[in-house]
Amino acid sequence: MKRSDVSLIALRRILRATELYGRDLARAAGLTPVQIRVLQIVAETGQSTPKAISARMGVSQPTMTTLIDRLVAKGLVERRRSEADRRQMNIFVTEAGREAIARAPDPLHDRYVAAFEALPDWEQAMLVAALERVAGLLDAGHLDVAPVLDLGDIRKAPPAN
Amino acid sequence: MKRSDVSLIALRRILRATELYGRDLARAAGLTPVQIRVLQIVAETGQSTPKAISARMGVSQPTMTTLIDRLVAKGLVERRRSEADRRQMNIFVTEAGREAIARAPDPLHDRYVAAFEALPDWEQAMLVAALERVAGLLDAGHLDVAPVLDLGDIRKAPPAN
DNA sequence: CATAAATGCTTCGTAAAGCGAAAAAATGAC
DNA sequence: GTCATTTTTTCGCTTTACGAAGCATTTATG
Repeated sequence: MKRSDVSLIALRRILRATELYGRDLARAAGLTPVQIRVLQIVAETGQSTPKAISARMGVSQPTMTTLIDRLVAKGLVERRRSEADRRQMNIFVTEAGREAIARAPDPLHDRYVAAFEALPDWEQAMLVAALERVAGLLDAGHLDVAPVLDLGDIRKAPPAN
Repeated sequence: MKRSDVSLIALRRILRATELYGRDLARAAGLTPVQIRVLQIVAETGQSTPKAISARMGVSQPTMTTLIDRLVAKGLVERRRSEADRRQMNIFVTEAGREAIARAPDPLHDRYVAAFEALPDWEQAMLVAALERVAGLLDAGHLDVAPVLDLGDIRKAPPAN
């Protein structure tokens, strides 16, 4: 078997493990995986806009509206019209939202970090190098599909987010 | 920043790239990402059962029934009652199903494999070892996948930088 | 043999997630 | 002032997902 195939199988195991585990965790927290992700993205900077979040998650704006609707209904985020540009909505995490995030830890975080930090130093270094390499390979492939950040954009304006 | 955090960020880049790219590809092929996955699982061995597929995908049986319904409606798979145990349904890929798979390449496969195989030999070995290691860390809590780690290979890999 | 229990799948009802088309509201350019 | 653009929402639809209940079949138990 080719080594590229072996690496693909390992990659799929990673994808599968995170997906299944994420579903379990979300269920335990009373949220869906998607809701947790939206919440985390907003919480990173404390506020965001529907447009920015949808771009970040690779989802359409109408979809983001409904996702935010649900989080608002649960009292985890709130909408406030932007003062600067009144077309925009600013999304803020509420106190309840912060608590929800704290209760619903990152799907990857707990299990993985504990195991990772138990590894010997040289192995940690190897894993970091390898993961960044693979992420680079995959990101590069994705750029072909959506070459958003080309020179034109760089010339025009500093990237948001 | 801790190395576990750096590795988590890389992992998230990997997850994000595969998710976004998978959605694009599925759309281009006229199938949804989930439908492609079901089809691929069935095609691996040419046949399977709803129970087995649902277990493999981490999804309930009712969900699998509706997924198979859609694939049957599209003529990509067919149901046949098992002779050995008439409670079971066997799912077979049709010729049209095989063609659909051929037209809708694996979200990861094409670009990644090309990039991977262009890497020098030692780096391929390092990536395989690292990915299997990470997959092992993540699946550790999950029952089904055999966490067979070839420690020999890992120790042979040169420590990154 | 008979019947109770377990297994495998489907149906039903409900909810979440996703999209495109188009409406609404504000901005910016002319 | 008017028109094009941007940002978000509304509407209608499909897909994905689950639990509960139901049906047919097989296996276990008396």
